[in-house]
This record gives sequence, structure tokens and C-alpha cells, in this order.
Amino acid sequence: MTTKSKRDLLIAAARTKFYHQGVARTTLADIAQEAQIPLGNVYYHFRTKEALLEAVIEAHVERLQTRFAQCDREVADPRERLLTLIRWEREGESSMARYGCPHGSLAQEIDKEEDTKLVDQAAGMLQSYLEWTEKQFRQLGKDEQEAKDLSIDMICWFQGTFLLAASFRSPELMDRKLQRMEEWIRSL
Amino acid sequence: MTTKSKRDLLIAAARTKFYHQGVARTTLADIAQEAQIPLGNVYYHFRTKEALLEAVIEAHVERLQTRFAQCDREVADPRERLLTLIRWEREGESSMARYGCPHGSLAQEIDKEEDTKLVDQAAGMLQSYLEWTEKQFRQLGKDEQEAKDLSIDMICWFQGTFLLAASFRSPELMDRKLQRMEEWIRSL
DNA sequence: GTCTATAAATTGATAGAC
DNA sequence: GTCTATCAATTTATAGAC
Repeated sequence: MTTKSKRDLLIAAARTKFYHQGVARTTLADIAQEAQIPLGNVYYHFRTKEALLEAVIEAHVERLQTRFAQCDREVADPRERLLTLIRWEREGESSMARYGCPHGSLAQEIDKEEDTKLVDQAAGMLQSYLEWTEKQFRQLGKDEQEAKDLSIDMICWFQGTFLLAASFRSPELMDRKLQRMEEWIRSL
Repeated sequence: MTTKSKRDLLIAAARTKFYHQGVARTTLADIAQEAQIPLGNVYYHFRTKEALLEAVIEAHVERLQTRFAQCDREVADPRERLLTLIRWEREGESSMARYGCPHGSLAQEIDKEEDTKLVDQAAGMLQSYLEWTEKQFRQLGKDEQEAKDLSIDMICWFQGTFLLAASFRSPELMDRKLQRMEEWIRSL
């Protein structure tokens, strides 16, 4: 943990740049600079820009799984777990209301690609949210179909909220909507 | 209406290409080809790619305003109007479940820009949805704050739904969610 | 107004020294 | 493994003939 490999440094730099500028508008020179690594060196770790993008998505998915697993361990009540997720999103409010959701905006951009492998991988990020929330709704006693529907309700609300908040540059919109989502969770 | 100006042809071609490939990945050569116009000719109508993008967003906003105004004229009941909007979205289902929402995905991509003018313009597309739906909820008898909240609920759900449907390449997800939104509207 | 040719800049990727 | 220099391709934008 004290020493991060250059590979991980590059992934972290690329994640940030892709999030802030979009994948297409981010050059490998941007990423190399962010990681404080010479441009030519990038190619020692990743054959192509796309390979680096794949590694970034993979890191996103792993990070999500880790956080969800952590929440499962630390919070006993499924309703409290869902509220914890909302609290997490709220913590990233300032950047979310500027750049949108790191996962949703990345998935949206990749949707324009032809590359099926990338699209599937990006969908995996959103799938992580859906599966985990669905599990919580099941534990709240909802039947299979309802749990599925509620998880889609919730993640659609998330994604739409982050999209609007970013477009309007409005932390206030995000704040109010997340607050109302908390009430919604409590009412279920 | 029978003869479309080359300028309008270019805007239509750019709109399609930006929607399908994203703005950053679409070249002016792509657009010229789609419009069946020589590349050099593009610059006679638009000084830069960004100027063309601005014209595309402007066209989007105008088109939205026109459709909303048309709905106001043709449909008397505000609840039926909201259902009409859902029906409209459903008509574009196959492309929405492939490329996302033409307005939302464009706004999302532009959010990564620095250019404030573009961001504000893109936000205008989403603002059109919010203002119109808010007006309908007001006419349904909701108070100011509730109408605002409900319009955000609805448009966030829209945007999230189109994002997920595109990422999962799932018309089914979109279909089911829109159907549930219809029930939601009827229950209000 | 329309088109061809091309300039100018950017950027993904490689070669090869150390 | 690391870095510099550079290639090759792409793409925005312009020049100038018709």
C-alpha cells in the first residue's frame, strides 16, 4: 500500500482524466503527465489506449465490489445499507455535480462504441449497483420481481440525478433529490 | 419543407452522427459524408466544429419546444400529456436502448467540457423537459415545490432509464420501466 | 456557392539508446 | 525497466480554382 506500482499509478491517473475530460478527449500525454511518467513509458505497461481503458473499468468494478462487500460486513440492516449507499454518493457531491457519475458517464460514453467487449465491461459497473441493491430489497422482504423493479427505480434515479446535477452544475439539485431518495427508502 | 437548405442538412447529419458516435469521436469528414457534401464545404456553413455543435443543440431545443407546444395544443388533460411524453420516448425505444437519450447523452458529454456557453446550452435541453413537466404537474393541482420535485423525479427516471437501457442494450428494461412510470403518473 | 487539394496541428504508437 | 526522439495516421481548418 505504501508503494504503488507504476501500473496502478497509471490506472489511477487515467481514471481521473477519463472522468474529468471523457475518454475520447483525453490523450495519453494527459495521462502520462497526470501520473508523472514519460509518455513513451505508458506503452511499457499498456499496449494501447483501449487496454488502459479496460484496466480502468476493471478497477472501477473491483472498487465497487469491495465497497459493497465492506458495507455488507459493517452494516447489518438492509435498509441502513441502502441509506449508506446514498450517503456515499453524497460524499462525492461536489465532483458529481460537476462531472457526473464516474461510472454512469463512462458507460454512456462507451455506449457509443462498437466494441462489444468494452460495452459489456462498462455495463458490469452498473450491474454491480443493480445486483447489490436488489439483494438489499430482497432482504427487506420484497419478492423477486419487486426487488428487481425497485433496484432499477433506485439506480435510474441515481444516474438521472447525477446527469442533471452535472448538466446544471447544481449540487443543490443533487442534495435535494438524494434527501428525497432517503425518505423513499425509509417508506418502503 | 420540400427543399432543405444545406445548412439544415448538415445540422441533421451532425445530430445523427453526434448521437451515434459521440461528439469527440465524430469527425467533420463523417458528417460531410452523412450529408453527402464535400468536406471543405462544411466550413462555408460553419466556422468550426464547435459552431456546428452549437447549431445542433439549438436545433434540439427548438424541436423539443415545438413538440411540447404541439402536445399542449392537441392534448387537453395534463395527466394525458405526461403519458404522451412517455409514449413518445417509447417510440424511439430501439435507438434509445442502443445509443441512450439524444439529449441526455449529449449533455453528459458536454459536461466534461470547460466551455461554459456549451454547458449552459446543453443544460437548456434538459431544462425544457423539466419546465414542461413541472407545468403539467402544477396543472394537476400540485403545489409549486411538489411540482418541481415531481418533474425532477420524472426526468431523472427518464435519463437513468435510457442510460441503463443503452448500457445493457436492453429494450426490455426500458419497456418495463416506462410502463411502471405510466402507472406512477396515473397514481399521482 | 461549390469543390479539390493541402496545410497545420494533434495524437496514438514505435524505435532504440541507456 | 526507463526515457527521448520521432514516425505515421488522423483531423481540423484553409487556400484557391471554378
